[in-house]
Amino acid sequence: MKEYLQHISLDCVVFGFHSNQLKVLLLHMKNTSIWALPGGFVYEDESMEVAANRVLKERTGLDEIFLHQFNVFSDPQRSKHNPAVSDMILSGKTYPEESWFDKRFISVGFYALVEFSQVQPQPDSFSDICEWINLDNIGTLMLDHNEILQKALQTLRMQLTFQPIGYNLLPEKFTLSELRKLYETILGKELDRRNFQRKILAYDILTRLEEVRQGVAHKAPALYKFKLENYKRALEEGLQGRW
Amino acid sequence: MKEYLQHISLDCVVFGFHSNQLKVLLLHMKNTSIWALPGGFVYEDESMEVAANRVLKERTGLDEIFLHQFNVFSDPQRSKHNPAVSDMILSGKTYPEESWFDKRFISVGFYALVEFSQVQPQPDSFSDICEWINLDNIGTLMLDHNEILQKALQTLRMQLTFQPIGYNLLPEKFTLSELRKLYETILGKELDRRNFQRKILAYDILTRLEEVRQGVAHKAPALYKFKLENYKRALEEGLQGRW
DNA sequence: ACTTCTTTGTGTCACTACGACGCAATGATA
DNA sequence: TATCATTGCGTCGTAGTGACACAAAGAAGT
Repeated sequence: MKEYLQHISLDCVVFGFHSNQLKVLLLHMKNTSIWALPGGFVYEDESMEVAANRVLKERTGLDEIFLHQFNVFSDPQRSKHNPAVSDMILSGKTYPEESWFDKRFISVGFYALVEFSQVQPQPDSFSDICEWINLDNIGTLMLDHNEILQKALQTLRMQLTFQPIGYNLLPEKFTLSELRKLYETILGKELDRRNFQRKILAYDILTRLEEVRQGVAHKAPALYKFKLENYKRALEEGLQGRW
Repeated sequence: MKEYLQHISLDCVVFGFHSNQLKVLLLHMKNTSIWALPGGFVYEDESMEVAANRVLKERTGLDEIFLHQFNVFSDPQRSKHNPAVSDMILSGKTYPEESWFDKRFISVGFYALVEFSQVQPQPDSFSDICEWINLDNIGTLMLDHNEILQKALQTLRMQLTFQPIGYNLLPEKFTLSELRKLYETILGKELDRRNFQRKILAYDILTRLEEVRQGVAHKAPALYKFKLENYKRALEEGLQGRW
């Protein structure tokens, strides 16, 4: 049996976008009223990235997810009295050492951007529900998971200022309004519709399609998709050079 | 005796600036020709940040250093055949478990910005030399330390595009040319002297002093120091808002 | 003492980017 | 057929930027 590395865990903040709202994938822990971020442990032959991908595949069904580590959470007190640990012990699973879960955990935080409709949420062995929760509807989470979530959001906002976003969060075809709503949701403020269009189009990362969105109220908006080549180049180079 | 957490280490990329050159603090490992980044391990009651501060205090004599974690290095193969491990065993130190060093290490990378002249380099128990090495004069380092260094530099450059820099790298009083040279060195390209002055002064993070730098060739340049209040505000807010 | 020459300090100019806003065209809804 | 929210394409003034000019300072050279 493969063994986990002691002391080390990872937590994932999985962002999705639906109905013009930013959502995060959360787990409801068994026999509690507590919600938590999806997370897991690292096998002895895995890198953190591989472990995070494995965990996310288990929780979402998706592979090859946009995934970045953003911070290490290592407060010595952060994993004391861990409800997940109690639940895990209650669940009867056995582990290499009895005292395995008593140990302190240092957790690497990852954030992921996924296409909402592609995800099939799956709870893990400690949880009975896995589902999307609106960002503005999230209460107190397990352990320091609120702090982890805040830091992930802060990182996402910072990324937004010098890299494009949307390819991993929107369906293949989308309108400029949908893309703008995504930006507005992440930044938490409104953007001028006309200036946004001018600016985003100037980056030359979008292709305007012949089609328009059908079945919506009022004027049918044009559909766009990302110019993947330019999008990836912008990801690498950054959307600006400040000096 | 306090025990270290297994599997976990940290490595520090300590940047200094002197003679218009960016330098990194390196250790020369005993009985080898290998150079390495200063690093260390984490006590059971320490956070990563506290441990990194402790290590840097040991290596530089400095406390309260500008210090940020920037990445976790967790390739399963990264710590195999670790020269530092061999040296540590050779040094005769005893540890809780004999096999402690055979284990795999996941290392958290920190980068630090320090004032060159304040540092008193001190080797650790695995090394016989601790000294500043010019950034463009660094050969092959131990393990994946070249990769860690590159990532630190990349992070530093990115930080430069949306936060001020220099307070931790320059002496209290400095000229605009010295500050500009720092920027040029980090970015690896030349900046227009006049545009740089206009731009950096516009941020209102500098105070021009009455004094001028004495004993230099040609016209004596004015000395500046940072407006710490505004500097710190700029650090928090960022020098820009892109959307 | 005078000239030379490098560096500093300040300014100009054209171009671009950006925020704020106007307005006609579109197309579903009333 | 009229209404009206939304889209798509503009304008205008301001601020920021890159490229460059030029005089003042002051040490070095003659």
